[in-house]
Amino acid sequence: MPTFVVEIIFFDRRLTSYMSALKNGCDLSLCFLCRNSLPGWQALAGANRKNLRFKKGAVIFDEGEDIKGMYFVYSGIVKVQRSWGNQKQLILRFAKPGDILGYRGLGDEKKYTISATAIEPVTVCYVDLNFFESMLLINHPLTYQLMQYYTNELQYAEKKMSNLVHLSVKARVAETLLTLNNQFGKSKEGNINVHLSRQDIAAFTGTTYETLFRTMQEYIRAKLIRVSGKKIFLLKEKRLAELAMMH
Amino acid sequence: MPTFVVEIIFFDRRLTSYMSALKNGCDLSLCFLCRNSLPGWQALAGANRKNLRFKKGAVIFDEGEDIKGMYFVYSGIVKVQRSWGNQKQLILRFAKPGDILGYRGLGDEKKYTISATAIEPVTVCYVDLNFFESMLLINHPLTYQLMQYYTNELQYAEKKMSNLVHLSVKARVAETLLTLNNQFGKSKEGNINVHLSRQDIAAFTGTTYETLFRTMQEYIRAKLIRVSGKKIFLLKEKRLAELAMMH
DNA sequence: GCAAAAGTATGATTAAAATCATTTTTTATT
DNA sequence: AATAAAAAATGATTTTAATCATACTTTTGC
Repeated sequence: MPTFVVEIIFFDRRLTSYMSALKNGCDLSLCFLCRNSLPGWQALAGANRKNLRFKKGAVIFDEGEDIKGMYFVYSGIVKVQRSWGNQKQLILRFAKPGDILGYRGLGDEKKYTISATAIEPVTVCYVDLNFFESMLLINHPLTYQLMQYYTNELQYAEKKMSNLVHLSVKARVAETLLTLNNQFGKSKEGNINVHLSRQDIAAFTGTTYETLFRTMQEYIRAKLIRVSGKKIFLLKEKRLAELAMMH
Repeated sequence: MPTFVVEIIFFDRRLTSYMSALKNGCDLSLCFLCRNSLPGWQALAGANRKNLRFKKGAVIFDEGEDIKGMYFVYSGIVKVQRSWGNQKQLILRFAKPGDILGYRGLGDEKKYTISATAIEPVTVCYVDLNFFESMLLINHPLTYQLMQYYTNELQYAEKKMSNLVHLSVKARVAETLLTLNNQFGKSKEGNINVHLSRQDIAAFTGTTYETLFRTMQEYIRAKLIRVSGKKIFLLKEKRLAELAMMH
């Protein structure tokens, strides 16, 4: 019953126990590329993809590097960020199984303007850029889906941008916590199902470590959240949602 | 020699003298939709598009409204913004001839999350969303181009986001001036070829009117720019570029 | 042509968040 | 297990930019 398995993966894409069983990587039904390839092209995609593994902390690609291919996440979590100087980072988004890394712009410069780093062990489908371009020209549903995918990313980016300008750090931290909860869900224990450093949470919020820390302390004191190491429990989501809408 | 005309338009899409001659609107070679339609589909696109005119200040669509169609700018300039409260705005980008307004997200909610306002008289090609969806499914080069277009927008948005977090207002104002110069070019007189209120420049920079004003005064005093009404002259672009890179 | 509304200009004050400095704890690495 | 390196935790200080207040000027609608 392979169809059944696929359904489960779609329902909870972070089914890591299942993932680890996939010793040979993507089964052609999970990553964006394979998922959106017509049966005829799927074999072609399968033949031209490479399965790559990255351990926690490994840089998948870095700002300034030449763009050579596309990465399709099928297990683990990746942070996508832009740096400034060499200390300050802004995490633009997190990529989970099913997400895409490393689109190229139209500019002449085929260099990454962002970097991608595994924040837990990650496996990806990788395809060469030339192959991918060819795929896009012949595999129309793929192009259509990709267009839709970017549309969504764009809306997400616009919202985030507006938040950065209009909301206080306090509101943004509340927003961050709810977003993480939304994106990663809760573990059995009830904490947000991802382990991030405070540094990374700060970088995702667009603030400094110190300010993030203080704001979180404030929320802990107010019993809106509970924290134990890297486990974060949201105790009053409703109240956090209110705070996320105030200046 | 219609091909020749098309070439000229591609070279300088704001050839407004040519535009005003187009009494009946888009000639099927300018707006994104028509430009990227194969000859066979172009007639179809032509038959299903409406030409709409908006005067200066007119709202093309507003946040919260139902998404009903797509807009393709072929003359004039549009500001695309997100509001907060009902006073604060962030201008995400400006749309010029050839640009697209109003993509929809995948969510169930088919509502605009941004608004578009003409900042000078604007004409657009408008097509119904259903028609556009059909177009995307049959007209593959259009889908491909659209995907590329969004890719670029995304890169632009990511850069802007990073700037908002990492750069001071002073740097961002310098950046804004260079961006405007880049996007709109210089008039014969030498000023940036667009008339924006200080309010809008502030909203594009992601700051308040007062702070923008003071920063511009500082640049005027330092003889980096010269201002006469809404005409802005960049006197030392190199220095501005340096400032745009400093914290 | 006049009134109302936008937009421009500028000083004074406040508040928010970054920066700096230092200690403690946890996590990797050899 | 030892040691180095990150990450976490906080207090104190400084800086930046938002907010508030008010006057003046230019557009624009009736």
